[in-house]
Amino acid sequence: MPDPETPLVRKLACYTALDPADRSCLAALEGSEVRLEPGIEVITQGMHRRYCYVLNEGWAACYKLVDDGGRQIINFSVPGDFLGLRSFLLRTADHSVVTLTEATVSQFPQERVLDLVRERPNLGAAVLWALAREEAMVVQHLVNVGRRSAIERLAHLLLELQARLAIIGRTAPDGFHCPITQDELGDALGLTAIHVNRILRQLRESGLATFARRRVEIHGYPALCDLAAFNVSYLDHHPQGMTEFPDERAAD
Amino acid sequence: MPDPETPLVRKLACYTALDPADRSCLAALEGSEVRLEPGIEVITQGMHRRYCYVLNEGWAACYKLVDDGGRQIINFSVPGDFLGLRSFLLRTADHSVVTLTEATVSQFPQERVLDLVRERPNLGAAVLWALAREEAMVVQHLVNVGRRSAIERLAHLLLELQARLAIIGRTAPDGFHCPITQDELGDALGLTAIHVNRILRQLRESGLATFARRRVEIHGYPALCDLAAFNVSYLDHHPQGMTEFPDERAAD
DNA sequence: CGCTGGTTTGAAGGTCGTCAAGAAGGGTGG
DNA sequence: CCACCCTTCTTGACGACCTTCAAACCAGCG
Repeated sequence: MPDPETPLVRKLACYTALDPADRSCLAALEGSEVRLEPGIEVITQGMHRRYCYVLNEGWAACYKLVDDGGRQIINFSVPGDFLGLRSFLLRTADHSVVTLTEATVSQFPQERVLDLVRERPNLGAAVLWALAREEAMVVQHLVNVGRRSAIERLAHLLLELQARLAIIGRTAPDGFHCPITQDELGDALGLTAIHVNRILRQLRESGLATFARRRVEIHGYPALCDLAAFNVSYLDHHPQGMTEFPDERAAD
Repeated sequence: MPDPETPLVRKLACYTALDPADRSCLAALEGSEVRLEPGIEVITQGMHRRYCYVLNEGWAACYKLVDDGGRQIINFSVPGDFLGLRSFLLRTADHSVVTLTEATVSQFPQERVLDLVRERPNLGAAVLWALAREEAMVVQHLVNVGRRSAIERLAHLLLELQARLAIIGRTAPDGFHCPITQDELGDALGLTAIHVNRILRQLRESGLATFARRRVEIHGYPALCDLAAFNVSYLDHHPQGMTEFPDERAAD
């Protein structure tokens, strides 16, 4: 087939092969797209809700506000990511989600997730895998914020975004588009924007990576991985790499 | 009925009413208990695995090691908690789990989770709810570590443990048993044990709470909640509070 | 009674936050 | 095309929170 694959399909294909019925089932989920401006709150902390979303295009941020006016960004969402899936079984959303750029999203009733597990076990498992992977990212962020220096956190985030964008085909050999402000970076890394700026300069001056004009460029990939102690395995890409599942994609 | 309820049953009852068939189904999961010494690694980061566990008795910690020898504790596990559920769909465990005390656990194949969703939707949803709730805790920990001061983090953790133990009936009016060392507290809060000690003294001297001899005592509950900006809603207890589910526990 | 792991305390230093102010970039309207 | 605005970025000085290092102290346990 050519490449009418959506980012979501490309991502889930990292977990398991999707048959045509699975694909049309996903196409139904992603069916009715809505276009959103930047800064639109898709999900609001504390509200009850009935829908989950797929982010088809654009960037979003999942965050929690803290009483003193600050916020902690839990994760950035890129095309192919679900919005609101993480807590679809809680009665009220424990977080908010806001678009960072113009974006298109598809809405679906959250019960569909459990239906999927019942009716199309393979696809349902793939969706829950996406959920588990997202949670693994949150855990990794907690480790970074709790136990690593500012430069390590920042380098790690850039490498994570690189890896996530790569599987949906949104990276170039020399870097990728990244419409995140330093303020947002700070809120994600548990730092102030000012300190993020200082650390970005350090990265630039050490020749490892640059982040300017909404574009990240990674110059010394191995050295950056080393600095960040980055190990992709938590993202659970590449099923073919697992010796435990030798035949998983044999029919590819 | 009297009180042969396991901690897991008590916890899940916070989400939905469980019928006798659900209960016997859970009893089957919790069937074959194993007794473990403190310091036993139940799950090891990076390993492939086929089983999840229920912690029936005792305490455990879920953590990730960092290269420099330190570790970040993701969450503490108390009776009624699942171990390894969080990443059961990932090919390798993204974290380790270790017992902090003598403990009893039950083992079950991780596929059982998806079976449950298919065969007993109500119970399956309850298990996934427990998963979502656990993830909400991780998110909250990230917020605390990223955006709150040491004393706020510590107070928040004590209040979270209090709330979690309360629903399984493991609290006394004046406090609760808590076999966590200051070292472990530090690893959970992104602090050093030394600083944890200083903050514990602050809490003690302000008359809000004490933590000594493996026992937490909360003296000024409202003031402590205020200090920690603690809001239980992320734990999603008390279904009866939701207007959206008015009849959920009517038959109680 | 001495060992071991955990706790407590002090002093000094580093990372990062706060405050303040200026420069650059992107969009809008004249 | 330029002036203007607003957001974002950039840089410096100073201080606070937390870490590191070092050393007692305590409690449980053999």
